[in-house]
Amino acid sequence: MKELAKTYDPKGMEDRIYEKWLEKKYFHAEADRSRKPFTIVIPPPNVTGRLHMGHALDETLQDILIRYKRMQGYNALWIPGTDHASISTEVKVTNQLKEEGIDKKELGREGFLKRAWQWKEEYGGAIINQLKKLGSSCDWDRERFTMDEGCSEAVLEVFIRLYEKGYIYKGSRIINWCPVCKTSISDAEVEHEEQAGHFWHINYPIKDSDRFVEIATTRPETMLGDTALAVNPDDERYQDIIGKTVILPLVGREIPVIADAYVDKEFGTGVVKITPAHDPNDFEVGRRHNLPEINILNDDAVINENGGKYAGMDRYEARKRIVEDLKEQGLLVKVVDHSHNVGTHDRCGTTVEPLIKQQWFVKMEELAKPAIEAVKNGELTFVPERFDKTYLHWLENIRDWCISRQLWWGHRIPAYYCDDCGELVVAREEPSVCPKCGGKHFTQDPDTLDTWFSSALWPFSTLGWPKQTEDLDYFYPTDVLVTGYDIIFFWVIRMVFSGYEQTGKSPFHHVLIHGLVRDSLGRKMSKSLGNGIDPLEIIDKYGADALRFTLVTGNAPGNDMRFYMERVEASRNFANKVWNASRFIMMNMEKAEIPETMDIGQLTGADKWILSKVNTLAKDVTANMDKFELGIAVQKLYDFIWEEFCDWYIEMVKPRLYREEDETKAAALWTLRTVLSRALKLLHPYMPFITEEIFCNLTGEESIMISSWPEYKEEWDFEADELAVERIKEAVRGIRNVRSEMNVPPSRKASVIVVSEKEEVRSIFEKGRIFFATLAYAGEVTIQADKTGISEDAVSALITDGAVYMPFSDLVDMEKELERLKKEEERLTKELARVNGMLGNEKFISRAPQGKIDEEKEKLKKYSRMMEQVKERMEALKSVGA
RNA sequence: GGGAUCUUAGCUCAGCUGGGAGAGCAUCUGCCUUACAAGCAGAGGGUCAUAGGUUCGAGCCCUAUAGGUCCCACCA
Repeated sequence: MKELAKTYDPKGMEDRIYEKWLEKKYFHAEADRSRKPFTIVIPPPNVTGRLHMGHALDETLQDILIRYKRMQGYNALWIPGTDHASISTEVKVTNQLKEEGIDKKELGREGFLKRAWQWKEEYGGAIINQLKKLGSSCDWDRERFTMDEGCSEAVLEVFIRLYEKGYIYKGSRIINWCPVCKTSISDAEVEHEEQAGHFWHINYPIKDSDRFVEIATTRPETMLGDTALAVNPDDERYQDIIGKTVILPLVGREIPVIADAYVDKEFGTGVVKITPAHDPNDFEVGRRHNLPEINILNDDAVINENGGKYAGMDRYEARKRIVEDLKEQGLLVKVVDHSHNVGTHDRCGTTVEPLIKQQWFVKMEELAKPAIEAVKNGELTFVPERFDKTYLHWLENIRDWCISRQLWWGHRIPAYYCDDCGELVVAREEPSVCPKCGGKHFTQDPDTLDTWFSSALWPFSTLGWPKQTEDLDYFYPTDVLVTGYDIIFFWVIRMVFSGYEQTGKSPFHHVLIHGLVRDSLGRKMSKSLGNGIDPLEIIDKYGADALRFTLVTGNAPGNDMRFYMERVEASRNFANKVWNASRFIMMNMEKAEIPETMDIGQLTGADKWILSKVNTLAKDVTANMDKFELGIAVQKLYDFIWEEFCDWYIEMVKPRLYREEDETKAAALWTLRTVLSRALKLLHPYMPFITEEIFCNLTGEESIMISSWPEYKEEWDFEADELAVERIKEAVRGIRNVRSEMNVPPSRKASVIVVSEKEEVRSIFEKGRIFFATLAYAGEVTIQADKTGISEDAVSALITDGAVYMPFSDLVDMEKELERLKKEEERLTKELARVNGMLGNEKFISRAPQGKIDEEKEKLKKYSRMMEQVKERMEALKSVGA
């Protein structure tokens, strides 16, 4: 056994321990039929990313679960890796090129990809090293990347399979277009935000008439693409104009007035301009009525040649000019303030433009069905349960998934077009002959796939799929997926339906959802606000253990949390407490021999009490962890270690350690070591480093990581001893309270007289008399059955079945003591009223469970006795003249 | 428009299947007691948002109301 350093200092220690774990290959897992697997795949952080608090929370939760299961004997595998993050990376590399004065387009696709890979090799994956700082016990030998060979093969395979099944199709449909990133994005990537805008009311002249139709729009520039006006077929106001033709102002195009139920009579003017090429609703209306689709925008949201004189203007510039021109022509009726939802790109914040483009889509209806069923029949559960609803609602209203992106960095779509006849061929590799015309030359589709297409396959692609590997067979499906509620739509749902479609199984059994880590004011941590807290800085200053502890304490699954320094400090203080208690124990162990095994009969009541407590703790913590109640489990550990173990047990045991000759010293040391070692194990998943450092020094064992999880032992259940110690604690608290209230300094030892009529109670105090000296600065301790010899003006503390008396009369203000007793009387009066109320209620007696009734009857007896005591003391004091 | 969630001590939050309100921080009072002042001991502080209901019994279950947060949704 080695000695612990004098002060707890995580710096240096954590890195040293992590190195050891890596060397020993504790994180590595191999398929092994003789053991049960427990698998987690990491939500792969973006290769471009840097560790933030959200990751720190996510990884901490996973590491806790993995370490817990590993100690329980499971073959625990945690697969790490990173995501290629198509847009983020493409933007990063493009910017890097720009700084060098290189234009992406000039460089060309191949050149760009070469640079991108270079960038990835050089800077990408920095986040992986940062994860290690947290203590993450990932199997680094299995680190994966969504664009590595295996994952790419999985992507290719899934694409082909879905295409062959008819689930992937190419079509010209309206999609969300980001004019800055110049790519399509999926519905999930559009963030709606409320913006203050205007309603422009515009008059459209009816052809061959002097009448006008008034419409209202929030995006006047889109009128350049109008191909109809629409009214509700039941709208009486507009029956006469249905079928008429109006002249599109500024453009002069003749467009029809149509009737469509989509139009809401109540909203706006009841007439809607229809722009099929630039609005999803209008697109639908347009297709229903065979309207022309006129695209007026270039890819950068500049008006194109279809915009006549406005061509070449940016969309907002065009809006301004159009409004001015309308005003000039007297067609602008009015402008009304109006706030409305605007779709923005979640990556860059740009307002998206709905555009009609040729894109690739995944047909969702059939794929969604098993994913819906999985949650409904309980094959897949969310923790907390309420996220079922979020999940189901999204899936039940799902629309086809636009998977093509106009980017270079990503998995290229395996579609080839014949250079001669344009025939489309989807194949694993470039075809040699065109099946239609026999042409020999092909051009591959330039688009890549949505990043989430590959992450959707992550739980099985990382295990070797599409090959039927031993790993896949053994570790899949994974057990639990840990992630934030913000990516349920992006990722969780897509993994689930992909899992069912490709492997016939849900990719995991449970989804543990956590919330966001916010700043101390409750704001989201963000780059623009500059309020982010760097986990690495926290680790550097307080240690990873303190950070991890902070992130799981006082938080329930799915709830956001606030992060502030006081909480980290409290966690660090706890680590310090554990450190010092251990140091104390080990210092004392040096001085004496401790037997390896201990006969229970040699233990004192206090030993059995703490043993019983740590035993129950193991049971409770295990139960909480199995239910993913990590916050509750860690709170119990904190309370046990700090209060029960340090503040009570260690204090109780000190006299036995300090005495040269004490026949129970060995028992005390054995108990200290046993309880500490069990508590460390239970704490290990939460604070891996400090527990490892102490455990190895304490036990001489190789590592706590590979030690076994404490199990509840029937034979360590000492109910009687627990009760006895609770009695002693009650008396000690009573004495301390009196001393403190009466301002009796610790230096003043006072004799203590414990009075109880009950023989078994006296026996408890007989055995525990030593505790009064150390825990309550008592002098001589007397235990007796009645009040013989106790002076009338002694101060008292009430305990169950008795009282403790201290002759402090010389120090104590009797008025004050009387006040104290009055307060006590008040409290007891209230308690008695409550208990009597319950027991006097016939319905309570007839309907409440017997156990509860007996419990209340016991309380009635206890409080009545206490009340008698209080009254007696008050009388006594009065008689002395207080 | 639909849905979720929150409202508990001065602050930040726990509170498992309904059975006498908890923690951390902050505040106040004593303590340098030989593991720890990043500590020890003690204390104060809550009509558990409001109003009903179910129940012998509600912070917890149900309904409504108020306020906050978030998600979804094609109201131009």
